[in-house]
Amino acid sequence: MAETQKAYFQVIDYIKQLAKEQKIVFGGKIPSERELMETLELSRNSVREALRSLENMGIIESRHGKGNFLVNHMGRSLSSVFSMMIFMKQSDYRDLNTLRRAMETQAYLLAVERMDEEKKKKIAAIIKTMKNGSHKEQIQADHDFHRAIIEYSGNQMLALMMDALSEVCEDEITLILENATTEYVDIWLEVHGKMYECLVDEKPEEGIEAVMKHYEWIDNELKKMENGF
Amino acid sequence: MAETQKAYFQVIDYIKQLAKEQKIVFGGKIPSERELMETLELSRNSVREALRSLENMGIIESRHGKGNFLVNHMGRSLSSVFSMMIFMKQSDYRDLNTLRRAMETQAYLLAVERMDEEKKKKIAAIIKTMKNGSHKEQIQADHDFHRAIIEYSGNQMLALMMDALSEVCEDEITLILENATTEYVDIWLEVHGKMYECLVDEKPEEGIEAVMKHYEWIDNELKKMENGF
DNA sequence: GAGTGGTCTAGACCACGGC
DNA sequence: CCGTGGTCTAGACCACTCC
Repeated sequence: MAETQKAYFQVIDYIKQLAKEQKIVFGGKIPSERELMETLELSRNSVREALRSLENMGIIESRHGKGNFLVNHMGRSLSSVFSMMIFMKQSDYRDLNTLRRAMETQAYLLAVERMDEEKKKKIAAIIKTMKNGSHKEQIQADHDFHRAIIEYSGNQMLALMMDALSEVCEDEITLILENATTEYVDIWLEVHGKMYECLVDEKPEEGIEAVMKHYEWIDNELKKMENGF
Repeated sequence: MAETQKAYFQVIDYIKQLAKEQKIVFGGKIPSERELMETLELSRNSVREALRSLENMGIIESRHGKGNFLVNHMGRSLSSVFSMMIFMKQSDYRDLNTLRRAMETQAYLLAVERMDEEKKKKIAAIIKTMKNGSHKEQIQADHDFHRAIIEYSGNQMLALMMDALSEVCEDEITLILENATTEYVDIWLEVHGKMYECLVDEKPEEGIEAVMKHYEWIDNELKKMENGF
């Protein structure tokens, strides 16, 4: 009794094994369903159920007519959990925003530690666009700015999480930015300017304050939207 | 062309619909595979692939001989992503610990805001056990203490994330605590004491410092372990 | 046209849980 | 014993991709 593992775990373990032993690299093709069926002595049914699981975990990707490929899309699988939670009314966008604040605060601290001249230049360019660009360019710059901080944190898991969270609330954020009045655009520019300054001057404490302010602003906007804007 | 959705999305949408309309509640049974097969005019194959996906997302649970049930196990699906990332060497326990620090810092801030007498009493009891209990009880108290903070944050998504992260690194943490020398136990007690005090006195800034110290300690221990303890 | 994923047919047997 | 999930058989056809 006890561990009567479901058959498809064999497939999952087999693929994980191949991946671990580097017999397949990311982007590489895994054996076809018919092959796996013979190799592992399973029906095509069971093989496909296993592949569906792996696809869901973001380990493989099925491409019609081509095959199944080893990929690294675990972020997508995180997004689907978050959007499902919102769908199931277990959480809302403000909860999600709180998580984003937590992530970005941490990322910011790490990014400050890892700053160098090249990174500073890149961020400076983004801030410039944010100040002088068209409204559309500003929104893009906002996205790039936050993405840069996450990237410079050097923590892949944090980046994965943040991307997943951002993906889920992307539409909400865009909506907020598109409808921001000029008064708020000024606040927004100021906050990002501050975040930038403290990043290059390596003054994390003050920078964190700006990050907090940034997310409080979003939180207020979300609150307004909840109340039927 | 374009959106030739895979057949099993019909099943997923159907179940999501039933859940949204509250025709099935959490813990309730969804139609059997044979029923779904007829209702949606699909083969049992496709139905099962869909159910496998839903199971992976933590939406349903299959119970042999009983049926498929609507559940809320999305945290598990998060855990599997994190452990998969570690398996695939995309991240390590220290990255994960950084995420935990980010989560707990945020949770701590929220918990301070939402403190009340009853909660204070509960935490006081945990701290007492931590100080006077056996080593095993202390480890349990540590777990309870952090869980309480997360719970009192009032953010379900944050709790879900934290639980998932903790599940993945539970063994590592337990190992660290079990092997802590008395010298370190003192530091550990002091940090938790400080976190507790600042929680009841509603002094978040100082409390956060203690949280940081707490995670830096874990980080150091993890570093030691990496270097082949 | 060959190979591959996506889906279906029309059954079947086993293992498990509840009555 | 019946209903249910877990698995299998031994095929089949379609749609897609690549050559």
